[in-house]
Amino acid sequence: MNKEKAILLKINGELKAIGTPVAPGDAVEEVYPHSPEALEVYRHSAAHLLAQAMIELFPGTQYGVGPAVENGFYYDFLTERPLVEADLDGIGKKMAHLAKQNQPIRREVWTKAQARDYFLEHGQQLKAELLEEKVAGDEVSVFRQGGFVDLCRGPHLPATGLLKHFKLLSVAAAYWKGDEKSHSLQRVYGTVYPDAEGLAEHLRLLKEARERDHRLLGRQLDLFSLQEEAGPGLVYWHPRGARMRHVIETYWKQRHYEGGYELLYTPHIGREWLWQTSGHLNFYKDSMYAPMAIDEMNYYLKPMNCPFHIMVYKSSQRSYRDLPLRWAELGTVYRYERSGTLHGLLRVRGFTQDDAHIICTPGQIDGEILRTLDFSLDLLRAFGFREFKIELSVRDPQVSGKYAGSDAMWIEAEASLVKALTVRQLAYQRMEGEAVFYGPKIDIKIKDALGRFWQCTTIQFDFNMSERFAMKYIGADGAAHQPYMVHRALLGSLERFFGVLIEHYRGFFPLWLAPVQALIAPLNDDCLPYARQVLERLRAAGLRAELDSRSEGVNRKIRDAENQKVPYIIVLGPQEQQQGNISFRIHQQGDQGRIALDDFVQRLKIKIEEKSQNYEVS
RNA sequence: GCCGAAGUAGCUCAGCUGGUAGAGCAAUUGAUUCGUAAUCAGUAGGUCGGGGGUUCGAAUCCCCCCUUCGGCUCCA
Repeated sequence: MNKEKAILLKINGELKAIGTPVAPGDAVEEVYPHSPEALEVYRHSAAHLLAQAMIELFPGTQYGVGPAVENGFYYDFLTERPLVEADLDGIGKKMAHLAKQNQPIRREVWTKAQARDYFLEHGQQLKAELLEEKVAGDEVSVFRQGGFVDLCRGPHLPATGLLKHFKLLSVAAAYWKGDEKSHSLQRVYGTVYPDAEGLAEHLRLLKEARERDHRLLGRQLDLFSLQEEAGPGLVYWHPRGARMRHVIETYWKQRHYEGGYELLYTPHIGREWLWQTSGHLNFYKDSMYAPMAIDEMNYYLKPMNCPFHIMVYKSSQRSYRDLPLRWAELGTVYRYERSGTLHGLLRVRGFTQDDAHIICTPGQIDGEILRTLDFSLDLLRAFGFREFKIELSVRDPQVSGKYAGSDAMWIEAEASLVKALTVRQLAYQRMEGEAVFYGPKIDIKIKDALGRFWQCTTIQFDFNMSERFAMKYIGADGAAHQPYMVHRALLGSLERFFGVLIEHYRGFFPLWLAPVQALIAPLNDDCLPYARQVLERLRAAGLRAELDSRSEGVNRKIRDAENQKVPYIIVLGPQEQQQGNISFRIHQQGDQGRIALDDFVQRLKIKIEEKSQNYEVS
């Protein structure tokens, strides 16, 4: 027996408001507050409540659109003055006040003319505009609560009184209909849940996300910095971050050699000819930096590595017997990103792609895409990521001029990508208009410990470059043929991936990645010589160890090492020195007792080899 | 780039309506030599993001620029 009262109906599989007329023979189901479908309706109704509060508090405000989104809702307003965070409190209170009145939320059906008159009379030009654009027929549904009427498909909760557990979170600007040239609106974000627990849990996640922020942890753990005087969006890898990058790169190279790739190193700048030929100056110029003149020729800093890899290909004649060629490079590229889009390590102006280009025959393409897909998922799993979201980005058929190549090419390329996803039975979302200028792509997003998704892998199909550069191989028939090419980056960029790793692990990196794996804390200065011996032996064994030789108490050394999130702390005193062993402590777990140093090293090496996700030493 | 907010010591932050800067941590010096999350004391450290203006006087008021943050847009 469900004690909750139904808040919605599901009629023939469609969500409807309570009170919707039911025809005989309809399949009707009641929907309760805690069903997953209800949450979206809560969000949408909360958005309406927000708009209602706004026009009461700020008469003259126009309300634009207010949908439910992934973690809550927002509503866009055209206000007389910009909103500030401090306004949220008052708006929230007004919402609570309106909710308390428990106004019924009623669906009404109006004619389009009636709606147009209503919105224009009430000074709601934005709504009137939406009405003309979105509503095709002559009938339109609106929802009314108290004196507030909104153009809306619905459904909604039966009454505002159900909206008890919400919180307004932030205010920011957004363009009307996403158009930079249009009005700038004030967007208010909030979240809502049917119960207090859901809201509290969501707020806890937000707090945790703030604590995991890689920008904060990057400073605390001294991993990297960005320095405004030296240029925004440019990353400085500090020794500890650089150690981690070295581990990542070394592993990445090893996997690539094992996986049938060869590595390349190519220049950072190239002549105008190169970028003209590749099409970058036609399609990608906005993201490229101004040219530099060298001996009266224009050179551009590279925003992508592909033209260089193609030049290597073209340096000699290729046979079909050479293909496929898989060439990888940790290639550092520079792209102009608009200042407002920069964000820590996740969006920068100079970054290193773990790039590769696979050049193959048309007959090999399906196999190569499949192989790349498998390789990528396997590599990401090694870093501790288990869940993925896959997107297939294709061109927008409505837009021309943004894409290079013929229709036939685009259709064939998409079919190839779909085939690989289908063979592996991977669910994906088709994203129209998201393709790169030279071809469609598969993007893989990884899910982190907080359930957030981050774009890393991109596998991009490309016929265009090979045509533009007149790439050829000699086929079995003795004639020249044009090869196909796949661009791919698996981790994406080392900078972004590093940022994601920091947030995913909250700085508690698995042993194989940890910048400092063990910290030695001698009890007093008399133990220093022994501590130095232990340090040398750990380093000789290939472990990343450090010695805290300050004249501080052991408590202090442990505290500092704990704050630095060092997995193992080795405490050395007269007893260890005498017995020739060590005592160690596992991060956040405390003393584990004494152990022979060789034994400790052996066990750690096993954990490193396994890429273990915990610090337990068995 | 756009809208809003912000920028004070290495870090986190205080400094009311204008009267030329202050704390904690970090650093450093000295003392201390300690058994599993902060030993004590002293010292030093800032053209208050940059430039211009108003004023007898600007961290504080005004203008421009830079950067950061929240979004929009864009993206690895």
